[in-house]
Amino acid sequence: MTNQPPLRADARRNRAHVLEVAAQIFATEGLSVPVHEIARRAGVGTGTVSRHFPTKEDLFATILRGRMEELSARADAFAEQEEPGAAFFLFLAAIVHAGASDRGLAEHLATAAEDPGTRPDRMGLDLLCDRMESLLDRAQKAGAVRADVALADVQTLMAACMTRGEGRALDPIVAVVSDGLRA
Amino acid sequence: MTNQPPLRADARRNRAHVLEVAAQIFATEGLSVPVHEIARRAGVGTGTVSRHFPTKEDLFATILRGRMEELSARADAFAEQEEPGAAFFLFLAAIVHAGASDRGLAEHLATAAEDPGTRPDRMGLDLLCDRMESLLDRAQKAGAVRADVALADVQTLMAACMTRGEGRALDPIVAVVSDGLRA
Amino acid sequence: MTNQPPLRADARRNRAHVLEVAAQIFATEGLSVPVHEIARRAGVGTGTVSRHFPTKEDLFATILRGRMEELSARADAFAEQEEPGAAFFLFLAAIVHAGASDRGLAEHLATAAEDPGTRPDRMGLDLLCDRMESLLDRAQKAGAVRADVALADVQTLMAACMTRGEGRALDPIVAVVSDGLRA
Amino acid sequence: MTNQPPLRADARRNRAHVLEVAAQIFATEGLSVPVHEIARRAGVGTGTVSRHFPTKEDLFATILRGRMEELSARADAFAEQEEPGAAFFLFLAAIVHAGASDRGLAEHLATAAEDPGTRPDRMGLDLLCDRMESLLDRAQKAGAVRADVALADVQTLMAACMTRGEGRALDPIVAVVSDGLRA
DNA sequence: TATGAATGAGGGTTCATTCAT
DNA sequence: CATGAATGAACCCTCATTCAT
Repeated sequence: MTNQPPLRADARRNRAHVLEVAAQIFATEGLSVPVHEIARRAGVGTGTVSRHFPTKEDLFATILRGRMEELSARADAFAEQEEPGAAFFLFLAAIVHAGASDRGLAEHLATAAEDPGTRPDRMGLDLLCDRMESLLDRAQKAGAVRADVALADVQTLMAACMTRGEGRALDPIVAVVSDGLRA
Repeated sequence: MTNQPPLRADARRNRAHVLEVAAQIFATEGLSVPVHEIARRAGVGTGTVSRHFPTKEDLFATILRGRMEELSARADAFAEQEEPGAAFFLFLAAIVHAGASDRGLAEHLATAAEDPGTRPDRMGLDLLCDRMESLLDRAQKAGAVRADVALADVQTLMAACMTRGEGRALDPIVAVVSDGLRA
Repeated sequence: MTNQPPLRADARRNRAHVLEVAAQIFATEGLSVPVHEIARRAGVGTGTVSRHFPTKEDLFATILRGRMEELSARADAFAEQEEPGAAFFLFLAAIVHAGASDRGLAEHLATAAEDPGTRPDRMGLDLLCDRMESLLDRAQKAGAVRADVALADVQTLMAACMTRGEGRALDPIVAVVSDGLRA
Repeated sequence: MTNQPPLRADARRNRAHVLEVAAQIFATEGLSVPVHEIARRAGVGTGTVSRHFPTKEDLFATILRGRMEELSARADAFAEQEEPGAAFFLFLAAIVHAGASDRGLAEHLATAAEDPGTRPDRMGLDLLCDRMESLLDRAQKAGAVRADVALADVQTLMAACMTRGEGRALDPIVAVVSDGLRA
């Protein structure tokens, strides 16, 4: 357990800024953007990016994990405040919207399925799947979701829906998938 | 209009073989496979690949367009032989399966939405959309598909469903989406 | 056993030229010379160097192994044509001179001792040691070399003597070490 | 002549500690260890290292000069307490052992011969050579060392013997060289 | 004075494309 | 036409050094 001392204020600001810029760029242009370019747009040297995120993958993983945590938090909120069916479908909608607005996220998901379990937590995806599993389970038990779909099916749908739509309204898509899943 | 003279027999054979091998490789390993590797596995020199397909993208576009033509042909067949609703849903299922078994196709679709209209026919995607449009139209008129989904929505769903599932059974997914679309 | 087809004539020429230039540069300036610089002085692109020698280490290993083979051949010649004692001492002198005129060689030897056995043949060094072993053995049996030195001692001396002298006459050094080794 | 004011007590302590740690690391791992790593293990910031030793080379030169001074002191002790021959050979043995136990020292010597006279005192090597010269002179006059070796030859041997042996017993090597040098 | 974050040139390597053979 | 060697820009990463805190 290497317990780092807390970052200096300016370093923390810098790190946050790089993260913000990188998230933005990955979301709009995908994962193939050079680290150089991220550094340039963030107004820092390439070394600064590397210092905070030793590897390009580290950078992306940090961003992705953040996204996943946000979504997980929303899942938890839905689970608490809504009845089983609503919680499930609200979460589904949230995921679809998140994926549709983040190209890097979609690109990663497209490849993440490949080597399942390679990375410890598949860059935070496991977090999401856990939530999805319990939401699905409860929704099915409550009779809100058809019983013949498995977690894996929902996950695939989830991944599929994250695929970048052309920026168009997602509500019809969500509606269709939701209706299809309803018992 | 540079109207090429027809290729020599051996050149045509070569071209076809490269296409075949490249399609196979792109399908299983994605678009990032080096051109070198394709040439090597096809048993030709890299120059031969470049001669027939000046750009890596040209190579992929040719393959993708082929896929699209196959699918379009199936759409036409469905349109002829089936009633409107069945034609639409069979086509949808065909597309989902096609996408799930071709990683390169999925990878490309994930990015194709980006610059709509850049390439004349979005690498053959327009072909598919045309078919989809008429199938959807007829299915809606026949009352088989809900009236509130637009072509664009179906296209997005189509693209989404092409996203590679982890090799798992696709039928539940097709079922869900189909049910969701049903009137 | 990937049995490469023989290189094309021009490629072989190029490869040989790169090797020649690299050997020269490594000999005079050591191993830290950038691959870029080697390519530049050889009048080729960096990719050409990488094609023939995928790794910088490959390049060096090829050169070093060549050196070792030359020296081994000389050892064999001495073993055949000279009596045991003379063979041993002539070989020793040959090695000292070789090392003193090749900085890269010396630099490598300085680090090779570190991880013995890491690389299959320690870049050709084993070849030399084999020869040395039999020459030493025969010379000791013939009473030409003192019996209390082990192969390892001679190897260390060998490595030591390869250390670049400042370009000065090596004969006195050879004389001293030779006399010291004599029975 | 910028005559620095004496360092503050804590600064002096810091400097000494860095030197100690760096010497240890250079000795066991060679010169390529990052300055970062030295700072880390010394428990100071990288800036502190740079403040005391503006350049990595400065750091090494300081250490090396220290080593040289230690060895020179031993040379002086031998010169005082022993007869000419013994003094010379004891000094030689001391040098061989020093070199064999300090990888950085050996690495440097391998390259130091390159640009003779570049640095004012070749990082303290001149100090050693002075001692060696007088020891050699006296030993030769006393008939303990053969007359046909020049200072330069002994220096080269000295440098050569500093080359890292693989941690094996050095006595045979010392014996060989000593015997070779004896009149 | 000490810190460690920031810098950015430079390293080795890959690969789409070109072109002499 | 086919070949595959050559190209060199671009990639990610390291690390000695600088400088704001």
